[in-house]
Formats: sequence, C-alpha cells, structure tokens
Amino acid sequence: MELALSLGDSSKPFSFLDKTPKLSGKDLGFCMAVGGGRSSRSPEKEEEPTPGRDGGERRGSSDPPVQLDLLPFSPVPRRQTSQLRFPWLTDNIGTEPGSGGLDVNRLPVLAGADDAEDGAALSSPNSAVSSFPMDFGIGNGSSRGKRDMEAETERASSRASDDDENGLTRKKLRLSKEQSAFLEESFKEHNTLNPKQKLALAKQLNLRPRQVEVWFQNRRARTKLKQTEVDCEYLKRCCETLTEENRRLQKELQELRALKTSQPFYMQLPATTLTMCPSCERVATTTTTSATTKTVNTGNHGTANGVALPLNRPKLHPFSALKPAQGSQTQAQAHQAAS
DNA sequence: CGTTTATGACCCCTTACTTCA
DNA sequence: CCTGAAGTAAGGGGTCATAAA
Repeated sequence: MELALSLGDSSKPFSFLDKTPKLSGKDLGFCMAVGGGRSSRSPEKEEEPTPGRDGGERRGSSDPPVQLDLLPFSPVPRRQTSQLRFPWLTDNIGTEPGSGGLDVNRLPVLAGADDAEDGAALSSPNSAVSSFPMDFGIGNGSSRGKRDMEAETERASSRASDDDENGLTRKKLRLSKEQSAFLEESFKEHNTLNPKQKLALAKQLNLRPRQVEVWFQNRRARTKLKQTEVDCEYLKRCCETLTEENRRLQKELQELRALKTSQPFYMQLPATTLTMCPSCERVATTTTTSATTKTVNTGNHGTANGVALPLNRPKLHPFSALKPAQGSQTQAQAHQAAS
C-alpha cells in the first residue's frame, strides 16, 4: 500500500491544487509518502557486509521524491562540523594530524574496541570513559568547548559514581554536544548505518555500538515524528481547501437552481449540448442530434428539474459557453469528438 | 525443495532520566 | 528550591528478511 502526496517539483496528483492557487507548491513544498512496511528506510547503503534485512535491494522504492529537511535543529552548524571526518569515508581514520578532523589517536581507545559489537565489554554506559566528550578540534579548540567538555566529564563521572552506589539505577548518559553534533552530521549522510559504519562511529565517538544504534533509531523516530506533524498540517490545509471548494460549489449550485426556477424557459438547453457515447459513455461537448445520443443530465433527465432538455436558449444564458446546436452529427462523429 | 529455526536489524512504545523555564 | 514540560537515551517486544539446518 502506498499513498503519495506530492507538491513542488514532482508531478501533480491532485488537480485541485491547480485550481486553488492559494495552496501552491510554494506554500507547501514537500512530498509525502506513506508506504507499507519499511519503505521509509534509506535506499542508499554504502556497503552491506552482512546482507541482512536492511539490504538496499529490499528497501522500498517509495521514498518521497522530496523530503522535508528535518534537520533544522541540528545543534551544530555545518561550518563547524564540516571538518569532521566520517569513518566510512576514509580508511585512514585519525591519520591526518592537523587536519582538523577527529584524531582518534588522541582518544583513549580501548582494547577490543575494534571487534566488539557488544560494547558492554568496553565500558559501562555511564562510565566517564564511555561518555567522555573527546576533543574534536572544533572551533579552534576553544577554551569554552574544553570547559564544557570538562564539566560534562565531571557530570558523567559523578553520575557514574552515583550509579555505582545504586546498581538498580537506570543507566543513562547524556551525549556530549560534540558527540551529538557528529552523530547528527553522520545522520545527514546516512539515516541508517551498516554494521561497519556503526562500529566506526562508535569507535570514533568512543561510544558503544549499541549507543550509536539507539541514537540513530531515536533520531529516525524524531524525523518521522516531525514529518508526521508536517503531513498532518498539510492534510489539514488540504481539507480546509476542499471544504472551501465544496462550499463554493454548493453555493454555485444553489444559484444555478435559483436561476433555473426563476427563468425556467431560458434554462432549457438544447438537447444536443452535451452528449454521451452509449458505448464508451464518454461525454462529448459537440453537438449531435437528439436521436443518436443521450444527454448527460443524470438525475432529472426530461423532468421539470432537468437542465439539458431545451431546444433554444438566449445568448445571455449562463451556459453560453456551451456550443449551440450546429446541425446533425453521427454517433461515430460524437464518439470521435469525445475521444 | 519446502519447512523450521536462529539471527540480525529495525520499528514502535514505553520508561527513566536530564534540562530548563 | 520545587515543579511540570520537553527532550532524549535506553529497554523491551514485535516484525520481517535472510541464512543455515
């Protein structure tokens, strides 16, 4: 099951949008796709060492043509994080001294961090080591950042000691701003991670792979939530537009009915104004003889309430846009015109 | 070859904790 | 200092796809 709403650059599935200029693509420049299953997953995956269920070929093809940029709340501007190096983008992680990127050599790399999917072996979740905000070399290594990180380390340490006292306390740490920013940047690159990327990120950020995984899960959930909110807003506006359109059409219909009752003679349109091919039931706007066609008047054909039975009409008739009878026409001609 | 089982990845819901006004 | 709301890390259950038995 797929439901897609598109605006902006994509095709226009909703014709009413064309008729309602106030609801233009400029106003609502996004597309929405609601697909069954896991179609929302990112289609691109750099590499998949273990072809699992998240393999690219299994991903749905229903990614919205245009997605909202749901990253406005990125805690760190690109200018700052652009210096960071994503582990999967380079093989020589941390081998570029002075490059401004993450220098893993400076991190307290733990033994076994390479092959440890179960990062629990590395450190406890709240240990000062695992949550230690490392020096990313961001912003010229400002002293403020350093102070923040030191304070954060202090907090993490105190929390860890508190947790040590009470083993029942739920383990929870707060990622440092730098860690969050780096994760955010990597999320912009890939909103899903393959195991290799996850491990590399975990190693680089000195987090457990599980933490990276959870962060990405939660981040995707936040993105989805934001998207849902926007979708709801859009649908709400669509509903309002349709309601308004419906109201307008109802009013127009009332006016036409009033006009018809007040001027019954003039409302009698030629029977040949609208025709329908009996075989394909297409409506033809060209004129035909009444003997070979049937009118489009659906409800009250031939009755007093009907709209399309008459033989003549004045030039000032509201329906003057419709072509008057111009002689006879065969059914085949009518069909051709309708086609 | 079809079925069962194990595994991994993900989503969803929820909880517990932190931060802030 | 207290409190409620908001944000978020993490736990747990369920689903699905895949590989192996």
